[in-house]
Amino acid sequence: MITIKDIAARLQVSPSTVGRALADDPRISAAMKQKVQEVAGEMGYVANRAARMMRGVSSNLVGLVVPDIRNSFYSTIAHALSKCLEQEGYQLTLSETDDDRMTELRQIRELSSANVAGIIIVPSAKPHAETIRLLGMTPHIQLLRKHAALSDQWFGIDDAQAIYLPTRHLIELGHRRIAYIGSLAELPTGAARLKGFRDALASAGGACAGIEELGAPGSREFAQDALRRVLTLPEPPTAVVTGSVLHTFGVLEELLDSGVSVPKQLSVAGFSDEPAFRWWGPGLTTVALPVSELATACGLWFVHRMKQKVAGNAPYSAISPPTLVVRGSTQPPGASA
Amino acid sequence: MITIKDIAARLQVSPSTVGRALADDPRISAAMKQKVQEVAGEMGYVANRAARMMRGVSSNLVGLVVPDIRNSFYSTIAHALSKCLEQEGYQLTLSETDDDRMTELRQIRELSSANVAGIIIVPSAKPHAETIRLLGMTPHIQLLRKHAALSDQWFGIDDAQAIYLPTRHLIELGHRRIAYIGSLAELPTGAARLKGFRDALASAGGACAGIEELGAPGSREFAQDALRRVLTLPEPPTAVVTGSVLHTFGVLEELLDSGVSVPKQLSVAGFSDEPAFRWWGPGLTTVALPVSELATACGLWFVHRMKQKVAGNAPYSAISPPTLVVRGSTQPPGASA
DNA sequence: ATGAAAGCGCTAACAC
DNA sequence: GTGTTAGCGCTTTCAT
Repeated sequence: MITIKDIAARLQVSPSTVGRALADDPRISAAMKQKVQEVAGEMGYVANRAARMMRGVSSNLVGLVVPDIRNSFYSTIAHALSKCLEQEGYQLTLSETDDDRMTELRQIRELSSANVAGIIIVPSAKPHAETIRLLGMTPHIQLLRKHAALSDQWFGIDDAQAIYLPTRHLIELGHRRIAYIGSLAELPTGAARLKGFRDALASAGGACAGIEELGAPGSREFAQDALRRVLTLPEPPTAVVTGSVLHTFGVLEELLDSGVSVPKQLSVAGFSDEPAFRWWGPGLTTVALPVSELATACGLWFVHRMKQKVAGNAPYSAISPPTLVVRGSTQPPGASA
Repeated sequence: MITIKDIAARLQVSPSTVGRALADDPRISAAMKQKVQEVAGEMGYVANRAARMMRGVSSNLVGLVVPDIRNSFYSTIAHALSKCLEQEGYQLTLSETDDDRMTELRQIRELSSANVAGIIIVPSAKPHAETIRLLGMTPHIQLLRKHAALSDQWFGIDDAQAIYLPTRHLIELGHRRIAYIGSLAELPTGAARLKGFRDALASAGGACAGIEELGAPGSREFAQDALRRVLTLPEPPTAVVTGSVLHTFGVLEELLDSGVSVPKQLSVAGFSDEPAFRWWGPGLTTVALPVSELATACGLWFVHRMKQKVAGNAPYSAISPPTLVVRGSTQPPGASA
């Protein structure tokens, strides 16, 4: 392995001169820098990160902490961030939490000890106190979910709107009994989505009844069960809105299995716009979320923040708006479609 | 930050004793180890990786190098590996190549200089010579694709079989003109899949004509165009087999857009089993690939290999078998289904 | 404008 | 069984 010393020996100068030249120190003559650059390139010098880190410089590692990378939401984010950060010489590391606070803590511990440059995290519902403490010592940005005790830097979507839009759409179509199958309110996103649902109902001035089924956002089974429950109610809803990607998958599966006719018997609105949603039955009406753009914005901001020497702790929030994509799965109640 | 010295000072012993106790060195008394463990835990000691790495120990980073994490194939792999490696204290880093050899080279350079413990890679078609050289210096395992110049350790699926099965299935249904829309033969997987297609045709003893359309495995557009071309042939095929996940997506989209009736006008068999394939039209006949199992096996092997002090370079290949999942999209030609 | 030297936290060879 | 010491490659005073 070529070290700074080797270059120094070759150029008959001291290691510190080479170090400074490489660091573009203003005290070094342009001529010297030139020569050092040349020889370094020629000899194939690669800086030893470990040694740098020992001197307090943080690594080029950026930790991405998400519930489950198989969720297209998060793989989209990973892709966009990876692209963004790679250009600036950062390396993305992947940690999955399963939405479990203890797993989350372990991962954060791991990242702290690896001296990561920063962490981009989709926090769990109730991060452990130690998690909060550790994150407090590391530059971090929250994605999608926003926990009050963590960084004031956050990139998310307008979750309330993401549910308000489809619910409102159904109300306008004339539905008066609407079910919402979505995430627990203990998650900040869950709470906002639920609020979106309730606000939309309220906008109908009490004319419209809501049925709420809340469960873990990662559980497809919960959504299947919930739909079954809701459909066997004495007065079943005429429409259902889902509040997470996996809940949408669960509901779609269950509808196929149970042979409910959509939109004739039931209108359905989904969450997030997977390519396959176009195919489902008559096409699934859904809210499209600018996840990729959001992640890119987050990545750019992260890089920007890292570049300024001073601690860039200024609060910053970016809220991306969802858009409604209307397809065949929503119709006026009892329409003969 | 708590260091080994702090613990030593507190216990009135030398730093090396503490270091050895922490490393479970046989020369240290059990009593001492006990005390050190205790105090370390109490003081919240976290080993400084940078310092360790400076002493030549490789990092706990494992590089995962894939074309695109948004592909469910690769996110499934990332998930399984992450689970496996995390338990052993490894941290997974994510690098995307876009199937571009220069990007791949950059990523591998990055990983080498980060002193990763190992690399798990889905290599591009023709890795750069430098990529091969660098990988030669790092423990690595090939996943899915196998390049001859790289490690002899490889975990993949039986690609030939993955296309043979659906093609044979179509032949048995009575199809005599079958199109294959799949990956370029320059990729090892592409070549194997194409072979599977041809072998299946050959098994029909010349009774069956094949139409081949080969393109980049990551290009949905290619598949859409290819399907369009194939369907406007003077003698269009009565069935189509796809040879990559994204090609399948492309074909399915195009079929919806063009209003071709499946399986009446055309039978279709897909690649890999995405949840949404169940929903597509009459349900998509497809080959299920044990990707998650494969990745887990790879992860276990990696850990095993890292554990033995000696260079574990013994060649090892594991080939996982695909299985055919028959749904409504394949029927005898001209069936009134 | 450049050099010398100390030291980051840890490990390992060498004492005792 | 435990202590001493040197040194990994780099940055960073402090000299010159």
